[in-house]
Amino acid sequence: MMMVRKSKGLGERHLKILGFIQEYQHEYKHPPSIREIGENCNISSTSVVNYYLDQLEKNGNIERDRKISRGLRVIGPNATVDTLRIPILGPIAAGLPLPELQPGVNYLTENEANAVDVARNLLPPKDKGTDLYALEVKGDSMIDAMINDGDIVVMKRAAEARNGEMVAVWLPRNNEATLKYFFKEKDRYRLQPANPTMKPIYINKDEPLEIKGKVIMVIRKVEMVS
Amino acid sequence: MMMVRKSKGLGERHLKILGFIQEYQHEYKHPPSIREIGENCNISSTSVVNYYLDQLEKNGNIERDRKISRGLRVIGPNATVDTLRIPILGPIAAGLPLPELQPGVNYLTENEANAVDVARNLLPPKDKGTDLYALEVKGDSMIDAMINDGDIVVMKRAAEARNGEMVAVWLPRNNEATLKYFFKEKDRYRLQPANPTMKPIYINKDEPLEIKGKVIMVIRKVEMVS
DNA sequence: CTTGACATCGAACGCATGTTCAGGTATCAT
DNA sequence: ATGATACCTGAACATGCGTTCGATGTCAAG
Repeated sequence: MMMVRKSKGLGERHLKILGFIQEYQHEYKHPPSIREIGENCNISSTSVVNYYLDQLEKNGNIERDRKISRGLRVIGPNATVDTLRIPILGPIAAGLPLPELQPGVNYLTENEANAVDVARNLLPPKDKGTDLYALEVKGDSMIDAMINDGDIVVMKRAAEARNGEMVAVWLPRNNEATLKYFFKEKDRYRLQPANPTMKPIYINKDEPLEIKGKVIMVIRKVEMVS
Repeated sequence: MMMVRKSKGLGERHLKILGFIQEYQHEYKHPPSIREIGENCNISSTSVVNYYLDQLEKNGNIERDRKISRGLRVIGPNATVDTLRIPILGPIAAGLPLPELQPGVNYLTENEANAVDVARNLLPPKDKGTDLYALEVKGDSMIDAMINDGDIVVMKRAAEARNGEMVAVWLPRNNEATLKYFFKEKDRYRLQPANPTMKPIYINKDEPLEIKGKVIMVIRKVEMVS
């Protein structure tokens, strides 16, 4: 009996194979072999698997590296994407000192709890992915930067900044940490809140001002009641 | 001559191998074979590669599936992570109708420009990853939800919500879209802005109220001046 | 009924690839 | 000197795994 071809020219066997490849990749972190696909999709012959794999390739659902063991990958919503695991160094709050990236320390050799995985294509294209770290916002003190309690801010270590960049700074004058847009003016620095209704802070150039890093991303996980 | 062991018991050759595996995975989307590692790290014998791979495994830098071709993966900051490609359906602004996920439409068959890749471990653990879509915020109208112009909000399609969840709603009364925390009270709905200094909106239960989805994440890319 | 496209099977072929082993060469402490 | 340890070599071996091919079965069109 002929198989029924569903949407996009894919039959149920195509879909089963496609699904299995994804599951397998999820579980073993590497693609399955032709024989493994066959066993799990009730296909007794490797040539039949190859047959379907060819079709899936023509159809644009997978890519294959011929002659290479397990050289296949699915294309689409669940495709493998380069990610960066960025360590969460600690909390950021108005009164607390800012955690910093210590050179020479190997963050995250094992643990994945204190980190965020971010797709590389979400970062600025020219960014190399180095000197990145993240902070977890505690309290409402960053609310003028449109950043809430619990938000994760992704930072890039930097001691200087250009006009218009959002920076994390330590203000010895007030003894507090803050996130502001940075502008260098004639004889002073202007620290502008993200919220346009709020007024900037001015720091004279002879006053101390410690730039700890640039904010490159903010991630907010909104709770879902379960 | 003895190799110099650097930090964590890793010599330069270990690091070279580790780096090569990452690069290779980056480029070909599957792990390299032992022989490929050897060729690219100037190691003439497969047994030596195996020798180093064993050490890297003992050291916790990689994992191996013995007997399986290309069955190795690095553990650490650049490890492969499950991601979800979420389509960006369109803009969200006060005056515009809310874009919605149309059932049966295959989003993202090819393009990756109109999507965000999000690590699965950033989503709520119980979420299956279905019915997700994203909207790009236009304008300052969501500022009371602590959401800025240009932010990406990740949504889950839903027609109902539980108390305390942030929802995207269309308010026929005002003819506008908005993002608010949702609370059902005796005879009315309370739509609470995220910003605690702002007042809620009350909607009587007999008034129309269209819940389009729940907000599960907000992503803000902060511009970097280059 | 014949033909041909499609789906399937089983087996054989051969290169790709992980594994193992018997030995080498340094460097260093005893 | 003498091991001990770490590093390296080359080759052989066994099997994992993609590829290919002839044969069979099914169904729709001619």
